[in-house]
Amino acid sequence: MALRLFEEVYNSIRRDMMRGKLKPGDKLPSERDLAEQLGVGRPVVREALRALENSGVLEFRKGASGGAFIRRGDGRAVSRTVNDLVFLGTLSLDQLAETRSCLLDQAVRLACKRGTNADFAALEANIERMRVAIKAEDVETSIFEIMDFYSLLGTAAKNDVLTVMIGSLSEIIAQILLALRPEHLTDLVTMRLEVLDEIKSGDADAASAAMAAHMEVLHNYVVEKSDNLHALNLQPFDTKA
Amino acid sequence: MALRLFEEVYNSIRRDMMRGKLKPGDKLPSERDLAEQLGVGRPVVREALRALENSGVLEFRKGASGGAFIRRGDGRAVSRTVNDLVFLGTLSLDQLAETRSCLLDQAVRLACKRGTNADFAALEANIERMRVAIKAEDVETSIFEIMDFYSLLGTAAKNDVLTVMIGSLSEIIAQILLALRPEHLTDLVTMRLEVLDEIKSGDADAASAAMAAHMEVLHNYVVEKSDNLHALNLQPFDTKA
DNA sequence: GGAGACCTAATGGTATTACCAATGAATATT
DNA sequence: AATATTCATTGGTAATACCATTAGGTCTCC
Repeated sequence: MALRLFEEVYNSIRRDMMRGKLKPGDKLPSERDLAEQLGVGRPVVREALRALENSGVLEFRKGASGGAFIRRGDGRAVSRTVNDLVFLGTLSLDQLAETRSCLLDQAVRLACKRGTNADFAALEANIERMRVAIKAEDVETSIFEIMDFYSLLGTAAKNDVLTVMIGSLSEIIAQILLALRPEHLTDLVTMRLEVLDEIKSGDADAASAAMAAHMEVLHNYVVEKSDNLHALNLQPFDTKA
Repeated sequence: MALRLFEEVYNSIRRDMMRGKLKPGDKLPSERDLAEQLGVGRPVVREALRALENSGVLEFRKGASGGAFIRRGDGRAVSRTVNDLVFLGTLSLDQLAETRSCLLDQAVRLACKRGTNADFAALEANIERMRVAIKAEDVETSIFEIMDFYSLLGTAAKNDVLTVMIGSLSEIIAQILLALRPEHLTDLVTMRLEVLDEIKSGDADAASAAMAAHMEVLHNYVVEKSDNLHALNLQPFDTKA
């Protein structure tokens, strides 16, 4: 199995990254220089860089002293991939819901143990913003805040891996909600306040139970409404910062 | 924020996928046709297709009646991304270990509930292959079988999302083990047999406890040995089938 | 002397063109 | 009818040119 040229370039850069030769913030040589150094054409280099950008490890800036820079990376590439797997029918929504519940359960439990007052305040502020947005019938903002809650929960749990995973699974829920444009989201506010209260009190089991109840309501709604997944007016989410 | 041309193409194809217009097995028009239809140059189309391939949703075949085909996709793109995030220093190994333990705990519990005799037999056969490989001091095969165990566990748990997530986190452990070339892996056999026994007996709590013990030993070993992550002789894993 | 406008060179973004390599199918040959 | 051959189509790679954007130096004018 002969690798294509651009894959060699791709692997080469990736190897340097894994060895620590390339760190976040570093700048790669220009496409022209790279092409010359490696003895390949510029299109090959571009395809390799494109693949790396798609993985979220590269960022491009135009103009003089622009170029390709190594990023720290975030969970978006993971989200996008999981998203595709769902819409290609490889992963099912209820399995996703089940896994998401499991991760959120863990997040809630860890938040009980590790959450600081600042974390709790952030969660509370988020719920308040959500309440306002829902009342104003601003669906976009509502859903954004709904999803942000999970990130903040991950932050309170002091585990970024957990946060990324939860985010990648929640993104699909968000997209579906965005397409469904649901109207009666006010229940969420009370349910989440309840979860937060239990977390604050430090009772992991109670918080877990509250979260589970929350998840069941939400997932029932989403899963029920989306047998017709492909019929929804879905948009690929942008890759903007 | 003006999107680059290739991003438009990328989003367009992705949107068709999400709407169900493009399903696994479908073939895209040739690069030349696409370029003409969309009124862009062929390099632009190629960069878009490359990004899609990198995400694991496209597959290319050369020659007459070749072209770009929609794939079902699998967890490898997720694994690769998580891998990058770890080596870029965005995600830490112990947080990864913690999350992995959580997911495996859930897998074990679900396997107790849903696992069939066939699943158990497959797990048992896997452990046996692992035992043989370890005895033969075949590190590559040993580690492959060690990782395959997690996949089989996911299968027994009847949750593909869980399987993908576990796989993406385990891949890093596998790479590190591969670089460390550990010698005394025989403990794994007994620990895993114990886990399997508990699963078979259907005692979720006992199985969970056994798995937790297993994880602690393994993660202690891995985390301890890899402060010097970048010093290890790591290789990017191939994208081969 | 300082602050502004301006020019310049370097970079990624895009298009065009050309050719190669692989592949499958139609065609010719036996 | 089976086999070898040719050929058209496709992705893979290269080379080249030009555009748009941008940082940084330079020059001008105050």
